[in-house]
Amino acid sequence: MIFSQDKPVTSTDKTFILLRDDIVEGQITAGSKLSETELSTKYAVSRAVIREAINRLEACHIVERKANVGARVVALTPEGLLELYQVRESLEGMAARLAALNMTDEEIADLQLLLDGHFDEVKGGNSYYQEAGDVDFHYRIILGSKNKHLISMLYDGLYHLVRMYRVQLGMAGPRVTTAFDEHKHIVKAIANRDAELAEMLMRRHILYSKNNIQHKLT
Amino acid sequence: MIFSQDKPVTSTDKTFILLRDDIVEGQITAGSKLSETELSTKYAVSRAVIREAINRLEACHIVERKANVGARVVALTPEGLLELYQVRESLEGMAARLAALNMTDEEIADLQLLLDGHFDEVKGGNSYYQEAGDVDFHYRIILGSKNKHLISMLYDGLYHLVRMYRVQLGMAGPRVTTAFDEHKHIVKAIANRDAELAEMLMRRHILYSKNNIQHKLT
DNA sequence: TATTGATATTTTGTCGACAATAAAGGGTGT
DNA sequence: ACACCCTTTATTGTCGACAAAATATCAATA
Repeated sequence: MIFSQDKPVTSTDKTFILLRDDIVEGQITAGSKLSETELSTKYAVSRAVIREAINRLEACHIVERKANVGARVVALTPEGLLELYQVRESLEGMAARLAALNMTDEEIADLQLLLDGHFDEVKGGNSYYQEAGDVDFHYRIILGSKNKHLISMLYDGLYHLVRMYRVQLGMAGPRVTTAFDEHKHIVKAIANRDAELAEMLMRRHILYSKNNIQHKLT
Repeated sequence: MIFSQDKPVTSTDKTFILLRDDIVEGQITAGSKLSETELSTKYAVSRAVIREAINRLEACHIVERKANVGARVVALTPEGLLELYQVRESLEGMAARLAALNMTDEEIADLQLLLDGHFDEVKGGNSYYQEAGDVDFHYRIILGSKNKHLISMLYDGLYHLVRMYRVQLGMAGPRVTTAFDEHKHIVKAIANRDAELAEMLMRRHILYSKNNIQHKLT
């Protein structure tokens, strides 16, 4: 849990989040160069905090840096998306497995409630809440794994990249109703404490999601 | 591929590696505080490069930092080891799966050669080369996955932590001959392009390894 | 005209100093 | 003696300036 869950306190924290969101939401275009002096005037902070923010973005795999040359926002490629979802499948599968073992009964009940709440919105066909709901669902399970590394890697690292692809390639998805069913099955497996099944279902869920996005991309 | 594979060029790179190794090898004790001023005199560089080095160590989960307070080397706990191996199982399992799909025939042949070479040393009972050989083997497969994220997470991140546990808890392991057999089976699965089996065998291999270490730890 | 080499300019890397925050210590009052 | 508050001290966070490296500019030559 390095980055995000604690509220930003220092100036670098805030700048890091601003810069990250500007990149993820496409305000700063993918593949573009990040000039330290330029950014320091834009965000009205010193170059030192910009540097530190860029370093954190590098650790998130959102920018790439070459020594004595500078940093660039990563490019969004089909291969990159594929690799990203391979790692997601692996890590979130393990997260589901561990969640089935480590979540408390109360947490599982809460998760079920969350899903029931989303059910109404799915019927209403509200796409925005559908995506937010999807993210919420995955977060719960990630946190339910109770594994620090897993949480940090997914929460602080991969998810912003995933969102970057979603936003900039215009994936408001449909596939919401089917995804909702998959969510239901995963929760059921977790409630049954069936770690093996929970992992398998989650991996399939992410695999389908990848295929869906990839299909649109080509 | 953020950190290690490119040779260190900048002063920060070198200091980062020095500092990391001092921590991993136990020169700087686990759980201890990292004073920026103190380290800057010790390594004869400015506080700025120490800060940046510490930031990178934080991204590797080797140190933890609190705003306005400072950074501490992580503590080595049984739970931490468990969590680490859970992530390893997940990621290296996926790496083996992808390696079975993406490694070239030549790379697989090389891997087999590597294993044959280790076989002699295993018979000789040289424990140092056994561990180095184990690391080599895992590296090959990780690289064979051809997945940037996977490579970076394992190579730059987790492996130094794994080594930190190994060194500081004195795990020169035996289990070498049995591990060697497991390696052979994994390579066989990869050579057969059986991704499913390769992943499963790798996961078991890491699980056994975890159990072995954990058994010693308690 | 294309290429190579030197020069100039821009950008990153490093440093020391100052500001802000948190921890430590001492004093006072109950 | 104990607790609380204020002062002091030490450590981190932020800044601007300088050094070094890479890139761009331009001139001379083949």
